[in-house]
Amino acid sequence: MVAQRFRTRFAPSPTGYLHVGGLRTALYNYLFVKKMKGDFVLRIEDTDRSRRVEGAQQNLLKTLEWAGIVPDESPERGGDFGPYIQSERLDIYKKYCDELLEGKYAYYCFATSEELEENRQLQLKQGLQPKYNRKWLPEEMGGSMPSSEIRKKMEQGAPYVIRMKVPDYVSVWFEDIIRGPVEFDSSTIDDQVLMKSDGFPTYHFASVIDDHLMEFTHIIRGEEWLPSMPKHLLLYEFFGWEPPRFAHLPLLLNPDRSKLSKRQGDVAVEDYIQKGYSAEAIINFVAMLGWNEGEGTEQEVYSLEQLVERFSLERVGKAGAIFNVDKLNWLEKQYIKNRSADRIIQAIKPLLIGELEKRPTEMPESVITSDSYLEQVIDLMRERVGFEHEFVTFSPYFFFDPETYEEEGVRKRWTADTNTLLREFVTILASLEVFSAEAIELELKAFVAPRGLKAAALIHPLRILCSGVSFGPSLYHMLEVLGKDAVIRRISRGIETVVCVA
RNA sequence: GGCCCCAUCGACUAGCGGUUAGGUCACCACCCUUUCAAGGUGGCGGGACGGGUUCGAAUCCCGUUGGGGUCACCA
Repeated sequence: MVAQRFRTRFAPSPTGYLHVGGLRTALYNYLFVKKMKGDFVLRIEDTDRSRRVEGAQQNLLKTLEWAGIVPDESPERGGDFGPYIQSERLDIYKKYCDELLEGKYAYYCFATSEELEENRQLQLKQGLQPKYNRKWLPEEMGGSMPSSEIRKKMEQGAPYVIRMKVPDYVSVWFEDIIRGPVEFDSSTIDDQVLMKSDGFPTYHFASVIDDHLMEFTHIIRGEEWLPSMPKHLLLYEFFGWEPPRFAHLPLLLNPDRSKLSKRQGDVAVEDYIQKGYSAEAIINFVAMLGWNEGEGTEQEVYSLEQLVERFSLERVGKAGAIFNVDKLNWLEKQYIKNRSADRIIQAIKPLLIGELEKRPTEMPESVITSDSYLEQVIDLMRERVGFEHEFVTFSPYFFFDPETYEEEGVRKRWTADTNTLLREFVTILASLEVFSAEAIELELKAFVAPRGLKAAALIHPLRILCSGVSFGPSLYHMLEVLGKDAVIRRISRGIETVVCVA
């Protein structure tokens, strides 16, 4: 037997943003199939015309690719199994639907939605399970509707849907890769609509047809699809097709353990991108929600490549996982810590330039936008920021003179002598030929010692005057990076502004 | 409610019959330290419950409870 080529798909409907749960589903599909050197396919499920959102498809693809999950076949890339948009495959569904009709596995149903609703209410009132009452099941299929009646409706051009006829009292069984054997009884299954009255297929029908025709070997999808498995399996049986293997992923949960949804925080990948999370961190994080390497491995940080190498469906857990932002934040920091300065510079320079356009600075722009200056800032701030954009926003004093001084810091660090001391010390700084961290530290200590003061007496005020705030990187290094001119300017100006209140 | 899935620290999880139940995040303390981080050390904290099976169960089986999903001409 020839080894078959593994193929998986991610099949979202273009109704807007990419859900983080969707991203994880896509990722697992991708990891699984890439490890097996197979094909990852993007298919668009746009069989609900009313929910279609303009631009959603492009957005989905863009976000997926941002995350590094690049499909081998997709609507824009094409492939041997196209079209990859369901609305362009209507004739295919029609053909297979006719086949089902022919084989008496499906039937026309002329019930109106009002009728169905009425029926549903009635069943509910009687304490029964709401289920289609099979009013339109033809006589020759074991129902009560005479074919003459059906023909009449047809001739009138009445709108109809096509339903599958679920056989009574059969048990449907399959082996889920993640969950093991799962069994259903057909009596609990409704006669699912296959073709809607607008001529479009339902998800259930279209996905089975496409999954077969596109030759997917593994269907990896969210657990919310588990209850519709019997319908799908029955369809494979009707057609005489061998079903692919299935893996139903545990759900991503809100903090209250309900299915992850809007209203309880951000669910769109785009939201996280906008907040500044990197693709590496998001992918890493989402991969670990439900999967781990096991066998005593304690690794937490994985690259996409490593995930591809190590992933396996067998090690996906069964229980839902809460999307915990704390851990995501920690991961983001890990990535920032290890990211090359070059890459960070590339990312933040445009942000900085944008800031500079909004606000004038007394710093020499050519200096503060230079790679060498930014690299120094990155060196000092890398372990202090949570997002890349914070290299610009978290410590604006690298780019702008402070306009205000943190009140609490001043209150805490100023004494009656502070301004006098600073006035003296600034002249020393001004005389410095080499404005280096080492030199500054040396001078400061030499200045402070004979006066019986601690270095802190000057360190804190200097920081506040030069940065506006009481926290930040090593003072000496910060001053060196800011440069002699800026430091002297800031101190001199600060002394005028900050008056000791003690 | 019917059907289906699930169940180890607050969160993510390791464990696949014998472990002082391990790690990460968060939290707390201490150390380092000019501050803030980062880092280091330690701490807090867990197998829902009840029955079996077994010499021995977090681990296997059954039940209970709890949580979730799903019951559309939406996916």
